[in-house]
Amino acid sequence: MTRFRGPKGTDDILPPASRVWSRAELTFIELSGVYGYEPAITPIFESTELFARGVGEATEVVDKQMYTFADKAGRSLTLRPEATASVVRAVIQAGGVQGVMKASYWGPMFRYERPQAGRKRQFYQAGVEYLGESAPEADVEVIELGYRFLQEMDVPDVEVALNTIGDPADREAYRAELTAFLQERIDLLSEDAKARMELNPLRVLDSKADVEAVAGAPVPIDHLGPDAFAHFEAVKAGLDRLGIPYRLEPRLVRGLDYYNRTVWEYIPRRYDAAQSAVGGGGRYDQLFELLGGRPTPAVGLAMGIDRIILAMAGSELPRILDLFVVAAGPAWRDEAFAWLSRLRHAGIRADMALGDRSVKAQFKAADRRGARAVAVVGDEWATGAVTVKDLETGTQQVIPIEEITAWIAEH
RNA sequence: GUGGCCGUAGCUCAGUCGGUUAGAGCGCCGGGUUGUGGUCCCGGAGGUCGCGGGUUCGAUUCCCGUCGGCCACCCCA
Repeated sequence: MTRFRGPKGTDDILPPASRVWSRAELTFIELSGVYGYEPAITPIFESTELFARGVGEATEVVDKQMYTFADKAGRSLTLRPEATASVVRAVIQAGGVQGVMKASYWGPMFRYERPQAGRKRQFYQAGVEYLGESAPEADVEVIELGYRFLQEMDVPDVEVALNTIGDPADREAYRAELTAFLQERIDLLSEDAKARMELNPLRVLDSKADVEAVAGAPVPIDHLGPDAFAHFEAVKAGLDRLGIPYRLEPRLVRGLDYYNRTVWEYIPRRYDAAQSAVGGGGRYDQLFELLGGRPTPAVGLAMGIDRIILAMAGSELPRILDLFVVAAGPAWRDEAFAWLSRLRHAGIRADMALGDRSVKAQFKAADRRGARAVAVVGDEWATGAVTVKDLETGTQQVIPIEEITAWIAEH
């Protein structure tokens, strides 16, 4: 009998480790709410064609990393590799954006890759999409939101790598120039890069195998039209005003085809792994039209939760229980359990060890379960009191039962 | 998808130049008399040595395959 294990490239997140994930989710929902975003909940699978068109046939993601399957009616469906195409599809389907829409999401994404730490076949992203707004302040706001999320998650030394890849018309002229440059040095290029030249020459720029060959290559930021140029200047000025540090990275191009103008990534300096980016985003003003909607400017970001948790400054797991109830002996168990129920009704996060266990064992359980305090139900119960102990300071006292809520608030 | 490293208790690992009862630390459970954790002391439970096949009198140890993890490339969050 072979035991079951989770599919390759998937992670199980169990208590108590899941506390960190809860924290990430709550933090993101809270923070994006502060910025005016509300959840958009879309299917976890979509028609394969949506991603092929939206994300781009020429991208690695679509080319070889999709979890594609046929349903019973023979439709080709794909587990979403990212969320933006879905959100945009859903908004178009609902009639398009009236004014602006600010949407957030959280959930699993799927990419068929060779797994590594921080690179799973099922991984989690949280993101926002600012739809219907072309002003550069939208880019600034979204960049700031991601940056603050990383700060609140205690990811140290985050650098924002920033670039602009211009508008489609800018890119067409630039692309010809880049291709000419690459043709001249074709002998120096890796096989990968040669293949890519045809499909998507921009991506040769950030190929690690070709850093020397492309050292003097022309770069998109030097080939901007006046509008894209002004937009990028405004984005930089806005980031400066908000005090968001960034580093210009002229070779940063992103792997999803829908981006234009501003693109960026968040890179924690102290987390040196190949999977270094913990989040990224960009503007995608053409995606609505590409998917059959009205022209709608938009900018968004996605944060890689798995990687953020790997990059977090190691910290102890938070204590999750306000109070742990201890029965001083078997005779007190019924009383203690009934009181536990009342505490929970009052909204106190409380628990106790069930079964017949020594006081010592119950205290140990309280500590292990992450309780901040213990209340002992015993002889003092007859006078309407319990003994409470703060497990972090070790101090202990006898208090009237009805003061328990106030006592917890103080500790 | 390419190349490489690895797979022994819940976790981190030691070990067996192929041989008879496979170890440590941490964790877990219990105890150190009367109602007290995180420190200390004592005791206990817990292992198909990832899985399958081959070589062999005999394999956890050698070989092959497979599954899984990790690293680099690639890709991206």
